[in-house]
Amino acid sequence: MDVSFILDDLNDKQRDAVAAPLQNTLILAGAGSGKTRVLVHRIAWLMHAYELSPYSLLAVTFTNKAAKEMQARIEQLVGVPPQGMWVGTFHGLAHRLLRAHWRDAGLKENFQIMDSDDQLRLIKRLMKAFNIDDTRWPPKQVCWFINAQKDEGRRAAHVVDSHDPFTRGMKELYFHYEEACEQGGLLDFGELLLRAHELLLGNPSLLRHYQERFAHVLVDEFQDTNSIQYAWLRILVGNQGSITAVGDDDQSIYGWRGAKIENIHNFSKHFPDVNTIRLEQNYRSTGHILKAANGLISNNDDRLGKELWTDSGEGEPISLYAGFNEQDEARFIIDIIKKWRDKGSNLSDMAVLYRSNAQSRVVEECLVREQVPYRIYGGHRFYDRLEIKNALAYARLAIDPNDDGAIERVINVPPRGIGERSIGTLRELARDQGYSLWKAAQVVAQQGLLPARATNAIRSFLELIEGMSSCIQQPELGLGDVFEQIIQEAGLIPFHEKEKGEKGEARVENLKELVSAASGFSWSSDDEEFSSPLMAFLDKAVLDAGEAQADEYQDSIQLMTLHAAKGLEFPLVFLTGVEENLFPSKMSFEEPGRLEEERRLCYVGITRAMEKLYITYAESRRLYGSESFNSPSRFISEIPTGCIEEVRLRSQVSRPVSMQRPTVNRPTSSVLSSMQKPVIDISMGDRVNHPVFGEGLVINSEGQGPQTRVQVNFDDEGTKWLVLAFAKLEVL
DNA sequence: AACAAGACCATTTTT
DNA sequence: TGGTCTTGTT
Repeated sequence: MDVSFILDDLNDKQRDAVAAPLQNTLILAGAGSGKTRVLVHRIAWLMHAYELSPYSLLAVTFTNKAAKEMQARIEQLVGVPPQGMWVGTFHGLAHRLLRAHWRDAGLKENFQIMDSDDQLRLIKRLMKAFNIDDTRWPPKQVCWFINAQKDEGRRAAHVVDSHDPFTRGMKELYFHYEEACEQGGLLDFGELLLRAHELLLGNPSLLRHYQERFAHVLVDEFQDTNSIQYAWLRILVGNQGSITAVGDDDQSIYGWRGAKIENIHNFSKHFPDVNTIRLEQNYRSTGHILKAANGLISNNDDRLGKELWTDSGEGEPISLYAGFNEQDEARFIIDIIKKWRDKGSNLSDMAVLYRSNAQSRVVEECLVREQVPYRIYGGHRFYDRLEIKNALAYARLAIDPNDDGAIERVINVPPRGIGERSIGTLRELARDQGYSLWKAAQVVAQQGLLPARATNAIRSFLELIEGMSSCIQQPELGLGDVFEQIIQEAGLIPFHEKEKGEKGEARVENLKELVSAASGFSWSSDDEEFSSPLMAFLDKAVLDAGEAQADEYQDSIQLMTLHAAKGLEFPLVFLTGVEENLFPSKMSFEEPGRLEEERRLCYVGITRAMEKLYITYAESRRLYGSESFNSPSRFISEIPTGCIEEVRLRSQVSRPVSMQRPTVNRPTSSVLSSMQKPVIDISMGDRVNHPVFGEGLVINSEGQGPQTRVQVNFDDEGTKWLVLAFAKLEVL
């Protein structure tokens, strides 16, 4: 068979990777080196060269987006959809296993998946029921604790006993939580992975079946795997199978949520006969940008080692801009954006990246003022919206009214006269008798345990849900009709319509959107694991967030966090707020290893840029209400001098005369040179002590060498300019 | 049940 | 600073 189409148009290294023998393979794919392409071509290669059936392949990614893209590209390359191949996210595939083998996994047939919101609600509910002090054990932390344990593959029973009461409380809560999930047939995200792993571990024949089936497993973004995902891969690959892991240790930025960079570092130790291939040729960025990225990341230890290169020229150097404050920073960015736009670039080719979401606002405000359209990435996801979750909760109740979480959510939404007191009675009865809330409501309605008005309200709620139940059983109704009915009967539309402001309108729109999403939902018949289309749809709603937002096709600037930017590329990129305490975030200073992760994050940011990169920071920044003075990030000084140059405002950027900013405030010294070879040991934001004026904060500086003057805001004496050479300042 | 005032809190995010 | 959640008032 002619397989040349699979290997043509690849560079040597890519070809090595694609056509690597059928054995354990680690592909270290640098940013912009054609990673996805290699993965897709490798799949095609395995099928053609080794005559592996798609049935014996499994490809796993982290996001639905990546999974969909891979699926589409395989199809595009091979010409037909790869029948029988498993392509999906870790969670999606684990879910699939559990649906197929729910009995072996010790689950109820109609188990439900909870998203993080449901999970937190459940924990709160539990803590109320057990009367646990939520100031000592904040629910969010409990949630975080449980998830972290699951990421490590630990059940409550595995948590080491501790003498410290806090941890003991956590462990106890974890036990309660496990029990509640068991009872309610509820699985959180971590549970999907943990349970799927246990399923295989505990069923040798099942395990053998899947090990024999999957001759080869492929993993994308391997550097982001956590312990349980890694364990799942290892057990699935077993001794006869093999694995291709694609990843980049320099882009491991999810350690804070359990990802283990060790997984990629120790890959060759844990899997036998590993063939390691490095993809270092970059097709995305200019030479200067790559040089900066390489230089920066070389400050990290313990790397597998990689150096990106390009043969497409140096390009423009990176520009560094020191904003006077965050407003000035934003204005500068927008000036450049407008210039690019006026030269004919698309706004969608430009991205503003920041470390934390809070930073976006200033930029947004400025963009609004200047009437430049923008789009924020990673906002609220469709299925996370309140109105959508409510509608889905009704649907869940229609399937199984004993779903306490769903009842709690919608029993009084829209308000129907079942207030806090009535719900309290239901909870009490349910707890004492071991009933579900639904059962408790039935009992209350029958025996009239509450005042007439409340009892009637409960009765009509029961009828409402029963009506929905029979509605979903009508086979002639499509999924869209079902949701139409549910929303109708629950009265959600008029409820949101009377909400004031635009909000209500948007919610009504979203509900309509839900109906159309439901009617467009295709339930492919090879998903036999699911007992009904509605159940499949509900699972999809939890596992697949839905497109970030069905956006208007308007050409717009892209705003996003650095994390959200991973995997994307833009001709023009702004890396903003590159200041100590912000980026690297001050939260990262305590724990070892976190700073290196911040550096990798910076590396990710730099390598997003194709043609031109601007790095900006502000000398003073108003964040969370108070003003802070941060020095330029250490990462700036870690970029090799040759590939970065400072923007001198006056000569390059025109600025409205009206803008009140005394030029004197702008440091005339080059920030770069002073950073790389500090003339003075004082920087903005330092606390200093003066023999006469006392303590103060350095808020500005001017001049260079012996002429350096600094402006200090003294605690008692106000602000003063001082010549560094004469003032006897002591840095505190 | 609706609304107002006050407390609290705030890296990063997918599933 | 501002957004969310809780508490208190009518």
